[in-house]
Amino acid sequence: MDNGGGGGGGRPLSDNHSYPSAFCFSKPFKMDDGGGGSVGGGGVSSLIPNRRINEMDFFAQKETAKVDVKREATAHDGLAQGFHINTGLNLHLASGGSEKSSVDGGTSPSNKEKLNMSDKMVGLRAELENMNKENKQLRAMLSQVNNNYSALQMHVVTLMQRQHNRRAEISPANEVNTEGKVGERSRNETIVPRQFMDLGRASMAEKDESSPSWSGSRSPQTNEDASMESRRRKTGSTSNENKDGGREESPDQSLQGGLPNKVPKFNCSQDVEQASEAMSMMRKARVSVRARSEASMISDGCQWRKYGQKMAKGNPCPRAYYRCTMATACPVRKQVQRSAEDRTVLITTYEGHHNHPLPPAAMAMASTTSAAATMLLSGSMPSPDGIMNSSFHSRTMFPCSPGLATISASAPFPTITLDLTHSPNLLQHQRPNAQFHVPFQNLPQNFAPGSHAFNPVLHSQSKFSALQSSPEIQPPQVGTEQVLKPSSSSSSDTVTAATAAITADPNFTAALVAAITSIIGNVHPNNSSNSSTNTRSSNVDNTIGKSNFVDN
DNA sequence: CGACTTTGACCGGCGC
DNA sequence: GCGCCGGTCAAAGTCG
Repeated sequence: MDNGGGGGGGRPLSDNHSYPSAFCFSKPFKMDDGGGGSVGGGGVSSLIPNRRINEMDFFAQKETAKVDVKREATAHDGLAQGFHINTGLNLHLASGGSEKSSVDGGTSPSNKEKLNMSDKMVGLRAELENMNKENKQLRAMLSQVNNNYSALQMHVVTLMQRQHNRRAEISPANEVNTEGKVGERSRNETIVPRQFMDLGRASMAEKDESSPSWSGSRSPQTNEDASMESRRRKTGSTSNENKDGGREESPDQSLQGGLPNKVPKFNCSQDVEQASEAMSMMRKARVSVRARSEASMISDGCQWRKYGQKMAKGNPCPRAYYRCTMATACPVRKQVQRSAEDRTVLITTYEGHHNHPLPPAAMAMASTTSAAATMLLSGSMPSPDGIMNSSFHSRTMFPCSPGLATISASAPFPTITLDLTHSPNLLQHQRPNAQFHVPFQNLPQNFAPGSHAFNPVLHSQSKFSALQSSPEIQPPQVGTEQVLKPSSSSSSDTVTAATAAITADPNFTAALVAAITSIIGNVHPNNSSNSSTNTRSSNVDNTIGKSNFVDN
């Protein structure tokens, strides 16, 4: 196949839009290892509240310092002495000298006033100095917290990997897996932590990606990939598809020409295979957005090209297939289909990660989908009791949104669904600062639960067994599902904590809310054609969509 | 004329 | 093995 050839072109842009690695893991680390650092070793997410506390402390110090200044200044005849006590810096010397000279030379009756003035100045300087100190301290603390965070992240990842390896050694055959994908799953587990560790790279690799997964021998899970590859091989497509396949080439090259540079940590072929599996899974992760819209497609800031349309079984509305055209090799695709039950609901399913810079409008959605996908896949982490392994026909609820946020499972691809149809207010609110109104009601600390404007229901066809479940959730679209119960073992607690951390991570929620906001703005009929990047396609799609909507 | 959509055909996976 | 189904391709058509 010619894929091996050139097109592969580097993907220099890669996932610039990917969320920072710090994006996950914040909370559990803080909770578990809070000790580190004066700020409590919290993750990034915990910085703000902690910092506030510290700021208050500092201000308290500052206040006392100010009082001292005044007291000193008024208590002593000589001004200079007051200076010494409070600032302890050279700054006061120059100004103090001038003041002193003026005072000394001044024989005016308003001597007292001048004294007071100088006292005030002294106080202000002292305050300024304290603020500077405070600033430095805060910076130091911030860097320390960051360091602690990174260290903890690494530590947890290492532990996870170790734990999994141990389990794999002890009872590889005991792993519960109704899908008969034991090996595959375990491989995934091994990899997932890396995604936690470096989402940016993970997602980039995914693009690049899906890399090794496209190579020769793979687990059954990569069947789709194989089929796609074979299809492309057959068609011998050269342009887009090939570049699209470009992401496939690099992997092949990587494998054939030695270990890929991007996976230096994997020393043996098995590791490479594991990586490929993880990447494959990552690529397959889908994020579905349900929103009410009369338009045929929500404007998410990206440019899409329709490459197919099919009548899906069980739904009178056709399903349209779109490919991102903002970059030639962008692997991102999406499916748009109206809900069979409620045709005002538009279901948009995203797959893959953009490999190019995105406009802000698109960034929100891309970040959200990528984050959701990452979070989704992160749920496939190892669990000692094996509950997580049975995954694919399970559905659980997001702990962050009781009664609304759910995770469901079924289907060949892990899919997370953001259901915006349950929050009618969404369509009416377009608040730029929405990220401060956290959609989830149950988020422990970092969120203000006051706003109920956003209640995205997260369905997930995934391995999120560690999350809490709830029977009150409406059944997902696909298949029949059962509610999973959270695993109770200590190790799974770790997993649960990690997963909860992700869902509770303000970065994720912020991205989510940003995307939702974006969606809202675009979903609204009046805004359906607002996207500058979606010029022609949206118009056409609107027409098509309306006709579809009417016809169907 | 280029970009994009439409649409029938094709392919592989999967269940029976 | 066969047929269904989801997903993709690519030639033809459409539009600005």
